[in-house]
Amino acid sequence: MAITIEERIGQHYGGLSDKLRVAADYVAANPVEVATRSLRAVATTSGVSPATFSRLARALGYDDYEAMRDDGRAAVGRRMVPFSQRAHDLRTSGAGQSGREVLARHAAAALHNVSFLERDIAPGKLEAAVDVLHKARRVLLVGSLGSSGLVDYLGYQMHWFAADWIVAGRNGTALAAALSRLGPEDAVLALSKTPHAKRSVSALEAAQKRGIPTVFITDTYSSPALPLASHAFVVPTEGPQFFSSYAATVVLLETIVSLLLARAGEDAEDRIRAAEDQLHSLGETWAP
Amino acid sequence: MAITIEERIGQHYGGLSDKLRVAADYVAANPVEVATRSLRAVATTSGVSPATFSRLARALGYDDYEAMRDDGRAAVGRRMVPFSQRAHDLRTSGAGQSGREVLARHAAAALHNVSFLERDIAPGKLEAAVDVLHKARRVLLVGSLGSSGLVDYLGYQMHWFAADWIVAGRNGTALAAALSRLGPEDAVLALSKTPHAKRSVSALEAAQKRGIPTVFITDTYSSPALPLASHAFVVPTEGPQFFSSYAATVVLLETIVSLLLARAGEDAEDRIRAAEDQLHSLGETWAP
DNA sequence: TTCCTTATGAAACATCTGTTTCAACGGTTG
DNA sequence: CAACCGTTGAAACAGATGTTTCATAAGGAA
Repeated sequence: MAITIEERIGQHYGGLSDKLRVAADYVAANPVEVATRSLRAVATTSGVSPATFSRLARALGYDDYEAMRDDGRAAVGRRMVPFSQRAHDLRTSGAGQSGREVLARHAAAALHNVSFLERDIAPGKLEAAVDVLHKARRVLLVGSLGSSGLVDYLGYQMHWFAADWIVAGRNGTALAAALSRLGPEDAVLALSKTPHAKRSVSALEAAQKRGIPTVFITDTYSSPALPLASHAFVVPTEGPQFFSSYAATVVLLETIVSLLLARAGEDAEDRIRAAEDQLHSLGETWAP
Repeated sequence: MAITIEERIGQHYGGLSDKLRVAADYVAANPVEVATRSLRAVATTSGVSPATFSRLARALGYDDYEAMRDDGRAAVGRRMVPFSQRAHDLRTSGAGQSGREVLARHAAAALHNVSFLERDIAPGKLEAAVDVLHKARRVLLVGSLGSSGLVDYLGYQMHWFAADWIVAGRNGTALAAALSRLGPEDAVLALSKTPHAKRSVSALEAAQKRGIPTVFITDTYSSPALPLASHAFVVPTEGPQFFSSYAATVVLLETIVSLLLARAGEDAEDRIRAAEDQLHSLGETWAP
């Protein structure tokens, strides 16, 4: 089974010395350079001594620097066939079942979906939705079934700099209670994909009745909740998979987080860093 | 104005001598060879003398053989990163803050990451990891902090056709207990991104000690847990956002689900449909 | 035929490449 | 404090690289 240089670097990164890491980082970032240029040329442009690169190859388990370069060559050769062509071949030539083929199909579908997402969202639409979320006193996140995990992810991202984002996860009992505590100065963000959980639909219904602004993200124009939402986004999710793909949805969610972060003010990022340091000092995370 | 080697060959082909044509044909057919290997190596494998290749470069209007190789390098580099240019432009061309601009940047970054993911996974690597997961009696899913939601999502997808996938979510106490119940016939799938939760790292450590096969997905080569895992994937996550992007990770996870679904047998999809019907008949979902 | 031109590879050449040695440095341990 | 260890780059080294020279061969013209 073939192993790429990047993987070798990953396997050995922990045991590398300072300079070897610098060299390894350069190799990981510039694989084509390594495959095509000479050791000394790479050494010069990266600012590390030639000897270090020679040592790096051995530290990564290669016999030689040349052996490492051979791996790079193989990767470059694989890359030479343009990705889009392979994706096209795979889509038209039927179903290869090797891991790389399936991966290529998924990747192609994701690229397709993300491109469409980017193209099909009208100007100003995102701002309007983000405005609602930004001004809201509290934001309730609703997602069931497959959407539950993503809503959780969104809630995690937001909790770093916005205190009042509440995740109403898969567990349904809390939802009604949480909704009853919200008013027009709050907001609801719901995520629902096929198959649509009734719970999410009724949450939107309830929100509308109580005058709570809603942002709704779904995958079909025929979703029953679409007319109920104040701000609705339809994200393409078609894919080769049996289930629908969430990649484009993640992009949209992360974009929303980005926009909210920008509105949160200049020092929001500082506050996040502080919170991260706090997390680290509690021994929860591992520092590189 | 760049001219490729192929074009130069076309322009000069008529004026070339016999051997020079043989050499030119070889160069046109194997541009990667020329870009990556030495003149003498190319000469040997093509059966033409080294001197001829040196002369060919000049006959095509290059100063040098090295100048010709530089053109080859440029071509390889260009083809290698189809999306990255656009992504790079968007990322570096300064910070438009309108919703569409931010979305475009995120989309570009996601496209970039997905392309790299597709490219940098070695053949056979996915299969090996999926094999482990498929054969496992039980699979424990580990993810903390930002990865918790995605792990949850994966667990949800899998529960439709694989009974024994257990999610060890953000809550840490259950993790140790769950791990202690696993053995070499089981598997652990862990997801960890910067900042890396210590809990995930130690889960992998524990799994390794107990001989449990592990699949590990992370975002940095420097992750401390990388050497501990039996099957490790490094997914690119760079993005315009303060936080790292999970879009490419979602693609990888969905691909894994796809491959597992394929191995689950032909009737797995039928069983899922039946389960969905069941869910619907319980009044949980809304049918379009 | 002889003379001249062109094409070609072997070999010689200076240069460059990757490796290894070695001395210097910084940190740790006794 | 000294002794020791791992890390690092400069320099030395053998071998490889790209170019050029040169001898040979093949053809064309006189």
